[in-house]
Amino acid sequence: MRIGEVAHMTGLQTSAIRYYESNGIVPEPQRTAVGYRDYREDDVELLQFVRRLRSLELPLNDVREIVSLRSGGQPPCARIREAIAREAVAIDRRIDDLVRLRDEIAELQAAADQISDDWPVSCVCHILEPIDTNV
Amino acid sequence: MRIGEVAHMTGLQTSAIRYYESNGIVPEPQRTAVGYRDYREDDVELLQFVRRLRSLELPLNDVREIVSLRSGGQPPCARIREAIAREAVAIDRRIDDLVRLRDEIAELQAAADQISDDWPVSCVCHILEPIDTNV
DNA sequence: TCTTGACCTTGAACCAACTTGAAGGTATAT
DNA sequence: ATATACCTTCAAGTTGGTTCAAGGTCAAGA
Repeated sequence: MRIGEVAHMTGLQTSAIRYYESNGIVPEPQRTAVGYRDYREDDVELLQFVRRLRSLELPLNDVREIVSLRSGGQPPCARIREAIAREAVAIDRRIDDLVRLRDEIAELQAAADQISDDWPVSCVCHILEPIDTNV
Repeated sequence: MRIGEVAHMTGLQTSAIRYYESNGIVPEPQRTAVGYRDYREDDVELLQFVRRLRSLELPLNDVREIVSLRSGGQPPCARIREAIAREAVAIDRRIDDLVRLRDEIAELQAAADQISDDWPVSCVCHILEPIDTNV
């Protein structure tokens, strides 16, 4: 299977796949006679796994570690559980932040809708300055 | 007021403040006799404004434009309204994504809690592979 | 057979938005 | 006098890739 098809199957871009390879996240695949990368099922699964880990926003360093534990036959359950727990907390916090931001933006929109363009000079301030951000 | 205090007041890092200055986001402040940056109220307010715009995740290019409109006395209401509307949509989408991710992670945690460390070899897969991510 | 277009290769350069480091100057308290 | 906590500049590093240049390969159609 060539890299384009793998990209299609995994939802990764070809450049990202090559990047992962060059950074030791995934091993080098086999090559065809003319030098094209030639992926097998396993490789695709590993790349899907990587994509899943990245979708948890784990940094690539952590992904590399987890992947190498995995291919070493060592189940990184503890490590993954840990990462998952950390990630859950971080995501909760980010959701809170975003919801708060969303509310602020709704207020901004309401305020902006009431302000016509011939409002006194520094309407930027009037719209954006009352909001205190804690993101 | 020196840069450290401004950093403290705005929640920005000193390096970020200097970065904004060197990239023309904010004007150069005055200097003390020995060359320390010397900020006044106005400068601090502008930096807080920038921080607020950045907290909306507006790219610095947009921030620069808006700031320059503002200091030019032109109220960038339309532009800000536009940015705000775009931002609202983007944030809604991100919140959805994160909530979905959060649910997946909760499932992962539940699954992981049931799996002891002496589970068969590739428990990574058992924990993470059933999940299909669409982030 | 030739050529067109879609794929593949590499290495290097580029991106945002900063942070970090090196090498030094300044302020202040003990 | 010295420790330490600031400040300065400029350059380089970071993260997670993407984009570009300059090619090689392959299948289909005229």
